[in-house]
Amino acid sequence: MGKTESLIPQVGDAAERILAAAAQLFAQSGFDAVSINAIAELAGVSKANVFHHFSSKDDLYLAVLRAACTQSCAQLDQLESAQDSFAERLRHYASAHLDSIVRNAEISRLILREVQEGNPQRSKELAEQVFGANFARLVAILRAGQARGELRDDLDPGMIATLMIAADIFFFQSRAVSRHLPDVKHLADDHGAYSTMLMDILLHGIAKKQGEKT
Amino acid sequence: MGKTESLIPQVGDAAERILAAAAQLFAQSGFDAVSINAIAELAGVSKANVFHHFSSKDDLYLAVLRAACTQSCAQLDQLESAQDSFAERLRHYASAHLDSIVRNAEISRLILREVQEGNPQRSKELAEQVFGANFARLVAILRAGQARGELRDDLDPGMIATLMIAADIFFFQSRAVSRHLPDVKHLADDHGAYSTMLMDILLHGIAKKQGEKT
DNA sequence: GGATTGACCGACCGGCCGGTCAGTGTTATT
DNA sequence: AATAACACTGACCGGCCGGTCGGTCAATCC
Repeated sequence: MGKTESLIPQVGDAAERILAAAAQLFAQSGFDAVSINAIAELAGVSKANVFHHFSSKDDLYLAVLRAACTQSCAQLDQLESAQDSFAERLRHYASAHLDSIVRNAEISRLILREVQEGNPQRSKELAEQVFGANFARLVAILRAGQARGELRDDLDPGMIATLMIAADIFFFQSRAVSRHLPDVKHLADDHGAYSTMLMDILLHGIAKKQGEKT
Repeated sequence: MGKTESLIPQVGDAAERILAAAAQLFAQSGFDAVSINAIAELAGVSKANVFHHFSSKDDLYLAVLRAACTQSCAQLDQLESAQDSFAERLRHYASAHLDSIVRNAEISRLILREVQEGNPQRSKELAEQVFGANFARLVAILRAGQARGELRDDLDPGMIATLMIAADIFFFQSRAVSRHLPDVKHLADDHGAYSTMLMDILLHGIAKKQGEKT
């Protein structure tokens, strides 16, 4: 019925089909819960053929992860509109970031799974090869805002960036739960509204300012 | 050497030891990666005995999850200091929440794993039985702040609460990665400083206010 | 003191796991 | 036409998986 089986089509190299099938299944269920048999079946090849193209299950998983990373990195490479006002630029970044996560849900889940696993070596690789560049760019935007005097300069840009990313990641990975919390269920699907409110709070704070009318 | 093997001691019922061993291993590696054999070994009982006390691996896992939930729920039940100023009360909540997550790292990882899995039925149970009450209380605190005029009343309290929780969860589950990002590595271990900066940003915003000196 | 009960164990089961291998069909090179 | 290289397969392997079974032992009840 309404299952999410985007059955890997019978086009492309067998290797590509295997990679796509593995990506889908690994993202859905994690490394241990997916068997080579299941991947081979979804890709429409024999199990032995999987081992012909990839030397082991680990190797296949790493290939999937590598592909996901390059795809994820290439994602946020065109968003630069320096002529906007500073606040607008931040808003734009936040919205694009959240949008990218949600649109590439499969890749996002794959990478988040790795982050949560907390394996020290993999964490380092992820930091350096996947998140490093994008995070540094966001921090640079914030530093520019401080230099131009539009942003409080007593705040740690890394902390602000962390908060923005945290809000997006959390939105993505807790939607299934949020949907059942009466106070937030209206936000769980509208990520445009979420991003707007997020930046409103970040920019102006939640405290009522002195001299403001009630 | 410095391994994290808190070898379940030979005290208590066998059932308790099995539960503790299972909790530790499931939190470390997830459901699929842990075998009944490993659990029995760590608990110091035979594999058959595990099935004597729990009808299946799933049943054991659910028991672990149930225990983690009640433990987690009992955690935040004593923090109420209504005589504090509103901002102080919020700060206190945020700090206690983050502290509770970090101190009960094993339980936190267990529950976060379930959240990320996104299983619809389990998500609903988690929302209703684990997060619901605590989240509603935070929202209530925020609503009280709005009623007392100390908080902007054009903001959605659910959104603010989400942001606070998101920041804490993200801190916890991305520490291994953050440690390798030069712009935030100084925050990865000091959750006191993190919580303080978080509430500063939330309360007052990041934008420089008009008329503020440079 | 015999019967019952429940905690507990060693040995075992079918099945699936990741991985191997000998062999087949196709295609390009010579 | 012979050969080499390669994509691909079905049958198979040892090992571990979740789970079962027959039985031991100590405590409890009548």
